[in-house]
Amino acid sequence: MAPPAPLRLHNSLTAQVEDFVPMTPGRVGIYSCGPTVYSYAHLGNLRAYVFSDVLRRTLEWRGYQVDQVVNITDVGHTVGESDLGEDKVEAAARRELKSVQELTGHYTEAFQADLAALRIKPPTHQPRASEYVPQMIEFAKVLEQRGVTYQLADGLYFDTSKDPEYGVLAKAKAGLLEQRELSAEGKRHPADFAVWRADTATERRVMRWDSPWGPGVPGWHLECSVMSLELLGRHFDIHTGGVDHREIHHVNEMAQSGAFLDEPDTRWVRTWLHNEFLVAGGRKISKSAGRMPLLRDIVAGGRPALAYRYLVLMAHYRRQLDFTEQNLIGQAAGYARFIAHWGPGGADTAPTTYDASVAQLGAAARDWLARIDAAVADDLNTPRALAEIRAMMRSDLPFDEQRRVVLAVDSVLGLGVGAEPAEPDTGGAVSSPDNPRLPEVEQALADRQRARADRDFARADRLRDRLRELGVEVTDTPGGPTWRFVTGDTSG
RNA sequence: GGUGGGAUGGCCGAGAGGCGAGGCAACGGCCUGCAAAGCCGUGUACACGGGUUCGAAUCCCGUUCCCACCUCCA
Repeated sequence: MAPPAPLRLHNSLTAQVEDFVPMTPGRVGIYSCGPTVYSYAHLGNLRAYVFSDVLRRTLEWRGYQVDQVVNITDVGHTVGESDLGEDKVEAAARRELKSVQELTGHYTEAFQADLAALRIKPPTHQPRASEYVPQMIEFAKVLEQRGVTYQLADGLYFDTSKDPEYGVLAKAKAGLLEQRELSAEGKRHPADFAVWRADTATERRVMRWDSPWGPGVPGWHLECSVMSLELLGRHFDIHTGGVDHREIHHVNEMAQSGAFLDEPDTRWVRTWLHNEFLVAGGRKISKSAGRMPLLRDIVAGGRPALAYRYLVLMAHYRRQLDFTEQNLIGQAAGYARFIAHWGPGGADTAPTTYDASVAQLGAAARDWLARIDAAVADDLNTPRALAEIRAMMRSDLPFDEQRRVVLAVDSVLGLGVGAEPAEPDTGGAVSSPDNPRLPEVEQALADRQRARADRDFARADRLRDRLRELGVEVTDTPGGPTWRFVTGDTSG
């Protein structure tokens, strides 16, 4: 039986699409940079996790056992430049008049709810940075022993000049790194970064830990190096994150972990994948610019959260994707039709690997499965996979065979084909059984049916108009009319 | 200023030398009392100017414009 297509992934380290070969046969370790939980994740943030989820599902589809870490950053992330500035979490807590724990707990739960609504599989590990501070301190001690750090009044710094390979990931030249701002007093090299940030005379944090370099907090880059070490081992297969992490955060992680491991001939992580940004009107989504659409906005607009997943999958992960109202409307319509086309049922029993799927399909269906799989295997080309599915839908493959193919492939895409909706379909536009107008609506519906039976269509249409004024949309089907409240104005 | 990535039909987006990806919208038809849904059909799009080639959206040269990163950021 033909195996799945070889998986090829674009490695930022080499800037090339490469065959993926795991370190240990049959197992894959992934570390995906997670959110700093000081506010809600916006749609741009969420794109990164849809992407890493598709990666993980693609690997599982190929029979790998996947260990995936998505960290929760609840400490150490500064507001301004990388070394100085207020802690993001603490600043937000003060603003919202909450304790740090309340704040991070709230946004962590909100994040996890977003993941669930998008059918993103729960990562196998979701470590909180604040729970790994002792290990981070031990890690920093090792760096100090290796002689790659130096201490300043406000903390311990990594000396980037000690790493001959510093910046390979960013393909950055020495001159480029020089241009970074010297933000902390006494830094030897502009690119040097904080491993430990100590409290100073003017700054004293709420969250603080004792350390050999004074009480304070770990540097932001440290957590990913340490938590991946703790949970995935000294080396792992794939590191993912948004493109914005490619030049600084990941470069620094790599420098730290490389120094810690002290294995000059072995790279810490061989494969680095970066997703491009979701943009709004051609510009990056960012809080400061006042463009921060949330998943809950989509749901409140009466669209399923998964319409967003579909929208994301309709573009390749390495391309900027334009998020506009018009785009959302279009993709949501496409998604709704797609899901409706296949109807409910079967999601729970569908095979979740390529091999298991092939085993239960006929020859023609296998060909389609292979074509769809080949698209995904080609650097996770989900838009092409979706196009292949559409091609299959126009083919003469019998519907139930098609359906089996789609149900299987949805193990990778995660669009919820044949599944019960995970969340209410609508926000404002929800039908409410206790609507005070219900008797009136039911009367009008009954009257309209009587008029239709009498072939008094003028009257029937007037009643349909009347129902629309009541916020009810009526649709006639072979099995009789159906109706639903369509406006948010259902309370009177 | 440095580095990287882009510009594809009304909108979103694959493709990367040779059969008009796909979705949404629009239009026509079938169906329907009428609608809706569904089904069938309809588009000669590749920023601009040169060049290479039998053949270019795809390769080369030049031009314009856009975005990201270089500062926290998915």
